[in-house]
Amino acid sequence: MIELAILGCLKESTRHGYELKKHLREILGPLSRVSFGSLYPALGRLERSGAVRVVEAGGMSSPIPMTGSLTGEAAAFRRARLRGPRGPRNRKVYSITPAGEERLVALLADPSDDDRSFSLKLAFCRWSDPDARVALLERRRATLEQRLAETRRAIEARRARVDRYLHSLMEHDTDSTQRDIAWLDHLIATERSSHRNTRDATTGGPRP
Amino acid sequence: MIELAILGCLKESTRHGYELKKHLREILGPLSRVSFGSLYPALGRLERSGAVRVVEAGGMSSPIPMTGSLTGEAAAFRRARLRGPRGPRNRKVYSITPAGEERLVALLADPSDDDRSFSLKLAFCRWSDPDARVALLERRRATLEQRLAETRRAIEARRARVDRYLHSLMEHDTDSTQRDIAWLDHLIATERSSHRNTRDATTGGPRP
DNA sequence: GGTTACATGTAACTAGTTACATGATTAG
DNA sequence: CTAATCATGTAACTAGTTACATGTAACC
Repeated sequence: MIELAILGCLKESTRHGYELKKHLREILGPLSRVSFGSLYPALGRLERSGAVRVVEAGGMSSPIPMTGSLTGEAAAFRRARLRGPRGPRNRKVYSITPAGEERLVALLADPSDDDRSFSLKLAFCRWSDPDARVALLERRRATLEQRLAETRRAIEARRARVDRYLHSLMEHDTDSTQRDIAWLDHLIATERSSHRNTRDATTGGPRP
Repeated sequence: MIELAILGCLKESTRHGYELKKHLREILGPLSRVSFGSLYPALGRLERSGAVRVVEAGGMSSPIPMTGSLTGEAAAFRRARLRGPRGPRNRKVYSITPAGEERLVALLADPSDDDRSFSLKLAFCRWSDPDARVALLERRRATLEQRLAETRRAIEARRARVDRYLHSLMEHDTDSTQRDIAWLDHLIATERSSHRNTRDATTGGPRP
């Protein structure tokens, strides 16, 4: 899932690792929590698989191939402007590749649907098409509906020896899940109404 | 965290591995999801560390040391009664030990507080004392309050380029977290009012 | 000139998962 | 007799984490 976060973030703009972590934390708040120990290896993997590439590295390589027309001084000035107020120390700036964009769309479409992956997918789902978005929301809805049924079954199964805390937990979980579903329904309706072309082929939703 | 689930479950009654998994699924519903691949190794670890012990094993060892007075036939009959309608094939029935009960209380008291651990702890918190329960709830409350602040900060930080989906996700997260906090407040109040002896030494809660 | 923040990376560990291997017992 | 369920266990893999190691640049 960290690869989804990285690719979704690089799709907006080129960034280096450290910056990526800061930005992810800033935009995703508590639903990200990326550590360097997983970030850098992930960037390495993505680079080796061709999903991202380094466009600027620590003080040496040039982002755009130099045509040889710049003197040493001009090059230094240009580098100084490019790198902003802080300058590149030994950092590697990454950019997403076309292969990476494909991978991003594939990750957004994959059916795994725990709380964390769903949140991440929703956070970056603007990079996939409306149909894929509706599919994502519907899939999540189905997962929650199943969860709801299971929790209710668990509540029913033990009417007798009701533990105070466990019971309250499950009732609260039921409420939360119902609210989540209502929220998803709203998102789905909004999504559907904002693209009146592709009919609801996936699920055959409610007819008005 | 699987050890907490196992110990909490064995505290109620002796059980064998397979039964443990079924029971956990039944009572915890979607908030458990224990697989055999983690259950059996965990039972092994707990046994080696003396937190649980085998009280009855597959067809051979006797739960209570035989005094030698039983004939082969009588022993078989007794075994048949002990094992109920299905009989022990090659199964190992586990029981929690005093050391295991201490470990259970320690696990309930440990400060890690992600969604999953909190749910599990609440599910089994009846095995610890009222003070520990209030401490658990207060700790969770603090975690959620922090999450709330962080999410709000993230929403504020990006007023400008608001992504539809990410924004909705965060607003919904804010609502959910607020409701979770209100629920915790209710639990805390109930817990406090049900034991009027030990005053709120931990946090110095609101004075009436 | 020392502290803080920037920047990248590796190693060991954590807490699980799925898939595999094995076999007993029971219901139809 | 054969399929389903009960029952235990291992091996390989997953997706991260924390702690360590290293070094640069900015700030005061």
